Amino acid sequence: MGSEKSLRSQKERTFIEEARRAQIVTCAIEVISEFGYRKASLVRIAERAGVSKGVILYHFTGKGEVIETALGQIYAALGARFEQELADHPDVRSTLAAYIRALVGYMRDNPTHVRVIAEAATYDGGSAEAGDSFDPGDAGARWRSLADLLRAGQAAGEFRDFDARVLAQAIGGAIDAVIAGWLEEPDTDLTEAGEQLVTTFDRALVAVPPTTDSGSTPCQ
Amino acid sequence: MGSEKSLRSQKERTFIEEARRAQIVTCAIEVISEFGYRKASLVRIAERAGVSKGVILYHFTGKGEVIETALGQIYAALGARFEQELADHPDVRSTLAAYIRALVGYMRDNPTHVRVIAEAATYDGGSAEAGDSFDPGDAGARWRSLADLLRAGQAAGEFRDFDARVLAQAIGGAIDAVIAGWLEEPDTDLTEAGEQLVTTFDRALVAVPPTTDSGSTPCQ
Amino acid sequence: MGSEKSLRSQKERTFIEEARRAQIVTCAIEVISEFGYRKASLVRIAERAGVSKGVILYHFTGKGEVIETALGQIYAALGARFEQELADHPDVRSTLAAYIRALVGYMRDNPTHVRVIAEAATYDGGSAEAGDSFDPGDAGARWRSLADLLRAGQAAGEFRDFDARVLAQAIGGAIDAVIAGWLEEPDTDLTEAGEQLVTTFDRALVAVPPTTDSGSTPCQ
Amino acid sequence: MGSEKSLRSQKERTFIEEARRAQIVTCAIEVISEFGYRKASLVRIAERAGVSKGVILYHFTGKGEVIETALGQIYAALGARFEQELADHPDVRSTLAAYIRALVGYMRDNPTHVRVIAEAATYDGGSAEAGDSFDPGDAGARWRSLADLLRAGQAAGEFRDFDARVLAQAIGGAIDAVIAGWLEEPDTDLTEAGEQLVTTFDRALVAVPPTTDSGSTPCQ
DNA sequence: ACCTACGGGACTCCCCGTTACT
DNA sequence: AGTAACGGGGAGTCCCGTAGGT
Repeated sequence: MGSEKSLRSQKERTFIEEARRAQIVTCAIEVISEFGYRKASLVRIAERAGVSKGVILYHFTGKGEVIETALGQIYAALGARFEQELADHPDVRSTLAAYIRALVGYMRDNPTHVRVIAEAATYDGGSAEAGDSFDPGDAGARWRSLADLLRAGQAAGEFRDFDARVLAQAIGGAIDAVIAGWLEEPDTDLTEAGEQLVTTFDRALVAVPPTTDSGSTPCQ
Repeated sequence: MGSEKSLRSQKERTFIEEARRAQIVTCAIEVISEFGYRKASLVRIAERAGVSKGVILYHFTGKGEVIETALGQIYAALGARFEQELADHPDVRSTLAAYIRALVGYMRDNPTHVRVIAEAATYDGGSAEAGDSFDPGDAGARWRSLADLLRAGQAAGEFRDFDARVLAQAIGGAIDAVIAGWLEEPDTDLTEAGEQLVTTFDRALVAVPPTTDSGSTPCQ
Repeated sequence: MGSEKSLRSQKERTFIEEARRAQIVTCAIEVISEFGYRKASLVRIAERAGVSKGVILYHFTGKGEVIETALGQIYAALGARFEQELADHPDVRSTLAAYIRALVGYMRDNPTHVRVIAEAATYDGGSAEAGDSFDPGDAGARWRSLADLLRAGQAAGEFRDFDARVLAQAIGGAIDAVIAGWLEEPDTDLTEAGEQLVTTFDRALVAVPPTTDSGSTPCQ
Repeated sequence: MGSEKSLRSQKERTFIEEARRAQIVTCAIEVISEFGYRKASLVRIAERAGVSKGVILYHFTGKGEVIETALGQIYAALGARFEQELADHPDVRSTLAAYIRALVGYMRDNPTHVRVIAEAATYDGGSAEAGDSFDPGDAGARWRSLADLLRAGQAAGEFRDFDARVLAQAIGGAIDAVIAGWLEEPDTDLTEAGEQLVTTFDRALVAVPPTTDSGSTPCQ
């Protein structure tokens, strides 16, 4: 009864609506980046956007959708960057290097996204029955594609034998930690730190220890 | 009047007071572990302890001190374990392996502490003017001792040249991520995953690529 | 400029405007009937009408006018039915029976109007300063015509002596309650229940107890 | 998990808590009586009670419990009055008269309770999933005891044949309407109006039409 | 004539920290 | 030492009415 109208979601959004949604999501990311999820209230986001609190709830069904949209946008942008930078690599080894460089580079270019991603895992939403909660997405999915890449490297004989799932988690966590460290001391050279990671995991994963040309970082 | 109390001196706590503090802190850790920081309210912690909420605020100045104390206790226990397990190793290489094993082992033995540590980084407290906020401690301090260890290994010629700070962050982050993954899928073998990390970082850091006895995991 | 509009004159409404008003009022009645006054928001009414919320506020000054108009329409329809069914009765006694039958019949034929009327008495509007409030009309007016009828019966010697105002309220309340009971259990026979009311109040009001043909329900 | 503590409800309330609950409930009744359910917000009730809004939510789980408790208290008081005044009547006929007199008398003595009862039926609560809702109780239960009384009268041969359920609704509705009319014009004599109802329904229900001594109101 | 977009207000609920009492 | 009671503030949600643009 009356539910035939509630299906109007995802249908052709107005131009200005899309703009407002983008603006609100951007402001939400900024606020979360500055204050963290805990203090990222609707009023603060609205203040940042220079609009009323009601505007947010006009364009979104609730706080949950705002955050979900923000996360989705970030992941989409990140995925696009991956798709762009991970193509056309001769071997898995250099693809892994590109993966690390892409992730580090994205965070360097979008520092406000870092904290949002970092806290997304721990954020629990307000309560299950209230509307604050949001679905943080399948956290495991984040490293799944990386694990697939690692397994491909193993199949190709480039990588030694290891548990791809564990190594994917480890590589991801290592990158995250380095980025987090950079956030706390922004004067450090994140790009150089990324190269350290590239070298580290190249050494850690390649099948045969490089004999003659040892230590050669995989060129891009 | 009573100015000796206003100094908030840590000395001279009653025996029973110390017991209460320990009990409350333990319950706080449990509650945070189960519900996360967001839903870890004072009433919930008090309920878990079987006491009234006022008891907590009698023994602690506020919620912040409870969490700070909890974190301090966890880090103290972790440090004690390190001190115990990192002693008497012939070389830095095996000390690093012991470090990883100790950290993984601690989390395996104290799974309730994991989430507390994980969320401690992101937690921002409730509000600046209220007393909910707490100092999450110098997050950098966590990896400083590890960085020192790595530098010692470099000085001894065991490890290759790299940025010890970055690698310390990376190793720490990798361990955290693997532990977090284990929390989400508790059926996986955390100990085996720890060994994967040991092998990985041993390969990644040792100065000369192992020639004859390659791949030998450093014995404990 | 445009002062002839500011008089809010009821005259000269466009044809299409009148159609829109009727449609909106009908939808408002439906929504109130389904969800009650509390949840009968403008958006819900607009959704039901398949239009935007702004349309309602374009044709009406506010929510209050919508509900007032709805009530007015219902009372008008009810009055028309009375006028039709109460005419040409030989005595007041049968007119009262017709009154009860008309009221019961109207509600049976327009069940959506029932709840609107029922809640209209209690509904207080949203807030005094906002425009949600509406004048539920002179509630006393509802039974005034019935009281007049009763007094006419007394003057004609058909009815015994009683307080016509009180009895009018009682009869009206009794009918309302029976209808409300039917709403909760729609399987019951409302027409039969109406006959029960006719018999009851005929017995209760007639001047002399019918001697020969006692108990005869007044024929229509 | 942790639910073993939540069973602490209904357990030995403090004296002062019981007093506060009573005070809050009384104020809630007053506010509802004055402003209606719609405008009976927690802040208004708290203001009336001279306390903070948090106090209400300390003693009650939510607005729903406040209103439920208020209704329960009113019905309990009403039931007590019935129990007191309906005892020791020789026949059902006089018991019915006492019923009407008791209900009318209660409302005369507790005019603030009238609107609360009246609106309780229509009040829908805020929403089913939000916490505003409350259980208005079995509305049908209100007239069930009266229907039983009527049936007893039929079984005893005192009352004529009719549908007891319908008549119970009618009598209840008639009383309500008369009381509501009195609320709008408080100068009228409610007690006298009650007597009119007594006479009316006595005439309407008694089995044999009074022949010689017609019109004799059933003595108390 | 119609609609999108928006502002502001109200309401319920939750939580922290203080106070008075025991 | 401990608790009950209370105050204040904040968050998320909903809704009404208006302004500006078709």
